[in-house]
Amino acid sequence: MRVAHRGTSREINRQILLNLVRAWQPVSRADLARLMGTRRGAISLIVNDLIADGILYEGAKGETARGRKPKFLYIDSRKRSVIAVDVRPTRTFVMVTDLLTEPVVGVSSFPTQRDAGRFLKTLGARIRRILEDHKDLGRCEGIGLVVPGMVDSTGACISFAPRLGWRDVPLRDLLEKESGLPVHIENSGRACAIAQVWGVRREAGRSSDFVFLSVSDGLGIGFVVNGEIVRGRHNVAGEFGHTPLDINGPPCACGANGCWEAYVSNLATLSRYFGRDISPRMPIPAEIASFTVEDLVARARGGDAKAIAALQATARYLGLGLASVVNAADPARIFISGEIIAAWDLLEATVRQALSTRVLAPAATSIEITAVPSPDHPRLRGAAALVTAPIFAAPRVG
Amino acid sequence: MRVAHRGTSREINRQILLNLVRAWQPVSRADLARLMGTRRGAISLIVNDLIADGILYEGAKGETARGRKPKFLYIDSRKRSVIAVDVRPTRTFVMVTDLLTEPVVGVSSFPTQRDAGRFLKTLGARIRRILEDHKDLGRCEGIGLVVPGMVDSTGACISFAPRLGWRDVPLRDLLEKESGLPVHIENSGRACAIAQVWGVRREAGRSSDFVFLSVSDGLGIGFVVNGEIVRGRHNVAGEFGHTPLDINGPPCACGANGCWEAYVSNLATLSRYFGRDISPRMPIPAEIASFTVEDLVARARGGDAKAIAALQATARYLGLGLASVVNAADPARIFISGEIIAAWDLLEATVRQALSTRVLAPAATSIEITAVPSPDHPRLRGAAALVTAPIFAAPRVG
DNA sequence: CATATTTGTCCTCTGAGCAGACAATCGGCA
DNA sequence: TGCCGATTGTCTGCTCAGAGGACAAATATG
Repeated sequence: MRVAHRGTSREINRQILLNLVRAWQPVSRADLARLMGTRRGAISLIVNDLIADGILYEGAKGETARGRKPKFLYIDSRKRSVIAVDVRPTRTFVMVTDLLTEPVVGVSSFPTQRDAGRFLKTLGARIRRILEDHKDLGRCEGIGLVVPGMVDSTGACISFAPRLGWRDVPLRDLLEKESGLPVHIENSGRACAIAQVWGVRREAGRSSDFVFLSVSDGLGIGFVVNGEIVRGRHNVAGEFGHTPLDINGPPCACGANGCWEAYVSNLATLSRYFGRDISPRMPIPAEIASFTVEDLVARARGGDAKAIAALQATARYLGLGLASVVNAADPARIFISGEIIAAWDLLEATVRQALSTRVLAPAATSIEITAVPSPDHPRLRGAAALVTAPIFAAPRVG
Repeated sequence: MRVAHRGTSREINRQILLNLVRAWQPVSRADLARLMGTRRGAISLIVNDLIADGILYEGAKGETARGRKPKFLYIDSRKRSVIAVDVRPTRTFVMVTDLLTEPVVGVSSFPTQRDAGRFLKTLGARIRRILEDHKDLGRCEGIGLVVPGMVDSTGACISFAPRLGWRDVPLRDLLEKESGLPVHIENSGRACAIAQVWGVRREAGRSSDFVFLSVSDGLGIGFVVNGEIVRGRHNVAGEFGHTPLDINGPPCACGANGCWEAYVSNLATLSRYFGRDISPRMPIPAEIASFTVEDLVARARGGDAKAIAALQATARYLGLGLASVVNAADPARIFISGEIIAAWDLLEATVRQALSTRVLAPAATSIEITAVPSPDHPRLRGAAALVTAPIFAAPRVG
């Protein structure tokens, strides 16, 4: 319950305007007035405020068929950058983006240390070096960091990341002290979904109900309803990965049996290829540890029948599990990413076939599934969005 | 995207105020000013508007320790009623409530006809008779009707209700023509959740993330995130009932195998008691059709070991399936209703035990589970809420 | 009866959208 | 080159609604 006060209308319109500029830039005041169905005068007041705050800037004049030329407006992403960090079980990736989560310094990486203290030192040093090497990037607005695990409601603490072996690590405050920058931490799947909420180009089309599925060492899922990310009471909503396909099925890293994740994780796919039954609770055999899903996809494309069969089996389970997601959330769209999605052209038919066997509403079987290729770095863009989203979502104070 | 105009603040505050009156009545203008953190003057303007519109009325003076006595405000539910209809596979129930979904004319029922046309005639006649017999109820605001099945996005058409055998029945327009009243149709589980969102009691309210589970012939589930009911793209969200416990499990009415519903529906529980494997896709044997879950609960309370075992087995599966709901949605609370919930005291420990084996976040294992007893008529109150909720519903804010 | 306290109303001020006027540009055309 | 129409951005009143505060009414207490 938020009571409207005198400035509420302005806050609402300011935020709408900001998002319109992001979606439509370059755009003029008159364009915004038409888009918002309000007067140019009102728009000008808000725009000039935002320019004074350094959030928008006036660029070059635009072109029109007739009449005075408009002054185009842009999000002022000059001299403002964001550091995105993607912590994976084996390696940690770092990228720098602008306020629109567009990369400005490419991806670098280093091995993820299991010891959180040492990891922190390494990451801090890495970030400092990037900031020193690229003084031209301007002010860094903060660090967005995503992990494959659960983050507490305050965003301060990684409560449990099984594949990293971290439990109750207060990473936010530690990293803020180490780097001197504001830090935002989030589950990786959810961050990907946040990036989609805030990253919509106008052609992507305003989908306010969707699911982002990241298939990797585990399943990361972000889940958006009515344009808002679903967090739940304890900030752990979206763990569809531990919905069972068979409660008596193979063991899962989470401790239960037969979770969807246990059927479709990279480890499950690889162990299927090697014909071995590998529990995620045991150490991984060397022959598998040195072999990746990328390698598997390459072999499948090379005609390796066993590789194709392993991928197809995973595809079927992907579809069967997705059916639960579709039945439960009825999203307008599913985004799917992960190493295995490099072979999406080989997988889609099987996924859809399996999906259709368990989806209730006939209309939902034709759901739009968008494969997000790994070179787009969805997790890193999600990490960056953690920093940029609050800038667009909340009015700046002072 | 809804741009704020001049009257937006007033709209927002009007809706907030209305809901506060409903939750806290009797309540004075000064109370409302304190609750909303705004001035009494602003409150008075809105309140006097609402009184002029006949939505609120001033009742008797209240009591205070010192000072001038306040004039208490109430929702004006005098002379305004709502007809609630609950369509079940075997019988249809009808009740009349006031604007607060409090019953004013008790429940009556008639056998549900499979033929939608004949059903409509019977229901129409029944409603007309109630309105004639109770002219003192005042103006009827509309009819709320709930069905065990899927309703299309417009709310006009029952797209599929397997247990009724209805497909694409445009019931809303037909019933509006038959009765001359506005009609709102919704899935029964979702309607129960809507009734909880708009639930009158202030102590029950304020939970904005919860799940309502109705265990009966099938599983009806309503699913609320950020205080809003989840509808999904095709208005079929919330079908957790068809999340599998085992994709190779027993057949379900939906066509798939091993759905949660196939383990915990009334039919599943009864067939467990009778030691027979009954497919929901086949006709039900007479010995089971004439025996109800209420009877089973009675026998369990009488010490029938087989009855107890059947209930416990269902309880275990209830918990295992609930784990998927908790993992996916991380609700603050679960409401659970249905015939079997009459034995909740016998079931709860088993449900929680099973739940804890599959729930990821330790904090979520202690989730609040509230059993809603059948005499509260949750589905009928849900049906009534379909009519009353739009009157109180707040506009979405930015 | 005087006082303190609480309620509800009224008046003024301010923020913000609404309406329309108007200067500043610009292309097109004679 | 100069006029005309079109479009953009700004400016000046107007109205709506919350903010702040004064004030009368109402009531318990002493």
